[in-house]
Order: sequence, then structure tokens, then C-alpha cells
Amino acid sequence: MQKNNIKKIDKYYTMLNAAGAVFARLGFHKSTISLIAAEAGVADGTIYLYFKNKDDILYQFLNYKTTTVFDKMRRASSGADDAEIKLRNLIRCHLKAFQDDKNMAVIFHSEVRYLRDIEFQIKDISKMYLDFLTEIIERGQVQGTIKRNLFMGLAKHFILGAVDGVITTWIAAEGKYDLVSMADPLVDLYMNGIKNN
Amino acid sequence: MQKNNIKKIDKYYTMLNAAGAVFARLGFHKSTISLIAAEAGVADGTIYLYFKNKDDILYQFLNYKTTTVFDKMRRASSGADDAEIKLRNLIRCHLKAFQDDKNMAVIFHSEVRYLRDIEFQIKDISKMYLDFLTEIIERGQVQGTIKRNLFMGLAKHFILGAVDGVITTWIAAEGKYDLVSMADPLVDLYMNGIKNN
DNA sequence: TTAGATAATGAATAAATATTCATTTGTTGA
DNA sequence: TCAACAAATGAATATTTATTCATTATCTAA
Repeated sequence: MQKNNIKKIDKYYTMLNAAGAVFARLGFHKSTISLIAAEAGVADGTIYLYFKNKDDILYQFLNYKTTTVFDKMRRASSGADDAEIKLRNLIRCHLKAFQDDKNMAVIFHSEVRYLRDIEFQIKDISKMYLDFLTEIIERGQVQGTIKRNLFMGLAKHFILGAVDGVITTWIAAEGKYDLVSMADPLVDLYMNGIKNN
Repeated sequence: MQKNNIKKIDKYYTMLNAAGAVFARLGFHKSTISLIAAEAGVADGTIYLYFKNKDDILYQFLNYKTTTVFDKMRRASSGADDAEIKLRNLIRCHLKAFQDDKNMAVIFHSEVRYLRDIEFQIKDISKMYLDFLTEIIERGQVQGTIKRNLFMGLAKHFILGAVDGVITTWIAAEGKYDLVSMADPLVDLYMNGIKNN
């Protein structure tokens, strides 16, 4: 019974990852249940023993991935006291997670709109991320290493957007270069700007 | 005949904007031809006298909008010699265009994935934008106001991503604040970074 | 070994909606 | 006014694909 249950869980994740591969390849809307089932090596009907419907597959996929990624991020950024190092750890972790799971990266960057439709709390996802950033920036301000006269909201969305932009570019280039190695130059840019002093 | 033709062109743009409104409200996939037709005040079949199919509506909408927006941007950034001022003009223009046409803003930020599917040259769109940036940054380097030791690619995608992020946030906030007023603080951040010196 | 339970199958169904086209309505120039 | 043409209509059709469910296969425990 235990063994059987493990089998079931395995099959669940097989399906989830199969779905991820198909969604990433074709986008959610052009993905069909038949294709996902084929990719997972099961019959169409089997999908419905594990998921309520097509939307639910995407929902569960994202739930699973975000939980995993945010755990990693939390651990990464809590591994230091200095704000700048915390930030570097967070960004490095972010880039690594996306580099290591390109399907997830593509889906996050593709299905943003649809996420709202299925009432997936995208807001809560980015809110959690923005909360990391708030904490880091405020800490830096207390430590005296980060400017005090910042538009907080802007500063946070700015770096999040910039990271997103860099990931989008990497996806467009079909992951042909090392994303993680962008982390430090990216944070340097954020810290120091482009102006020649 | 001339008058009639004007009428036809008017109707074409009426449909295009109706489509924009529906796409922005529901997203491309949940938008139906019937809804677009209703919004435009015509019969379903009429749509097909002006557009090849549903994809073609989105394609033409984006074509029309990007042409318009890039013309504005080109004019805005060419209105100065100094690199930093050029950049400020570009970003201000970008934010203003999106603020003034929220449907366009939403569609650009929602249907990114689908754009690839219909082989719309999204790459060419952002390439054009990135070319503006290249020119501006290189000019600043020549003028001595911008650092020479930058990862060009990163620096460009960084600011594009950051602007995108700020627009996304504005959309999520349902356009409740003035987007254009973010332009200068945004460029300040890009120029000087967040580090306290 | 096997009865009963659980899981998987995939062909059939249902629903949604993009697209067509026979018909109607409107326009123009003589 | 009206013949010839152009434009618009919207009900009917075609297609696509998510979902169901009767049937079959597999597993478990006594």
C-alpha cells in the first residue's frame, strides 16, 4: 500500500513535469490534454484521475514550483547579514533556479496573463519576492550601505523587472549562455548605476 | 468613392480598437469574434471582411501600435544631444505612450507568449528599442558621462526590464497613479544606483 | 489463488467558437 | 428611378478539444 502510494506520487510528478514540458513548448492554450498524456505516457483519461481539469494542471504546476523556489530563495538570502551580500545571494539563487528549470522559466514568463484568469495569486508570488527585497533594502539603509532617499516601490520593482528582463533575454537566446554568471554584474549595476563618476 | 473609402478605414480602426479593448479585458484567448464584433457594433461576419482570422486581428493591432509608438520614441530621443537627456526623453515617451493607451499596455504585457506563436517579430520590436539604447549608451561613453566598463547587453536589457517591471506594476495597480512621473526617478536609479556613497 | 478493490484506458460525447456563405441592405452613377 | 455593384449580416457549419464513463487491467490481502 505504501509502495503503491509512492508509485502514485511518482506518476503525479511525472504528469506535472510532462505538462510543464508541453506548456513550455507550446504555451498553455495550444497544449492539449492528449499531448500531455502522451508526454507522460498515460491515457488521456488518466490525467483526470489526478487533476480536476486543464487549468488545475497549470495551477498545481505553478504551486509546486513556486513553493520549491521560494524555499530556496529564503534559505539563500538568510545566509548573510550584510544587505548587499543578501541581495547577491537572492539574485544568484533566482537565476540559478530558473536556469536549472527552463520549463518553469518559460511558463512563468509566458502565462502571466492566464495566471490572473485562473485566480492564481500571482500577486502573492511577487509580493513574497518584493518582501525579500524590502527587508534587504531596509536593512542596507540601517547598515548605512544603501541610500535613504529612494522611492522604495520603484527601487524594488526596478530590480525585479531588471532580473526578469535578463531572464527573458536568456530564454529568447534559448538558454545558450550561463545565466547565473549574470548575477554579480547585475547587482553591480543596481548598486552603482551606469554613470561615470 | 473617396468618402466611402474613408468610411471603410474608419471602420477598420473602430474594429482594431474594439479588438484592443476586448483583448485587454479578457486576454486574447478568452476573447471571441462575437464579442469583438459586438464591441465594434458590427456583425460577426463583417470582421472577416477586414481580417483574415482571429490571429490576424492581434497581429494587425500590434503592428499598428508599434509603428505609432516607435515613431514617437524616435522623435523623442532624437530631440537632444546629451546621452542622459536622450535617455530621459526615451523613457518618458515610453511611459507616456503606455499610460495613454492602457489597452495596448495590457496586451503587450499579456500576450507575449502568443506573439511568438503568430510569428510576430517581437524580437524586431525589442531589437529596435535596444538599438535606441545602444546608441544612447555608446554616445554617453564617448561623451564621458557613462561608464566604459559595462556589459553592454546586460546594461540594455537591465533598463528595458526595469521599465517593463514598472509598467507591469502600474497595470496591476489598474493605472491608479501617474506613470510618467516615474520616468525621472527611474533614470536616476539607473544612472546612480542604490548604493550610498 | 482469487475476490474485491483500485487504477488506467481510450473511444464517445459535449461544448465552445472560429469561420463560411446565401441572403439582405446600402451605395453610386447615369 | 434604378441597375449594377459593394458591403454587411447572422444563422448554419466545421473543427477542435476538454471531459466523461463503460470497460479492462492491475494490485492487494486473506
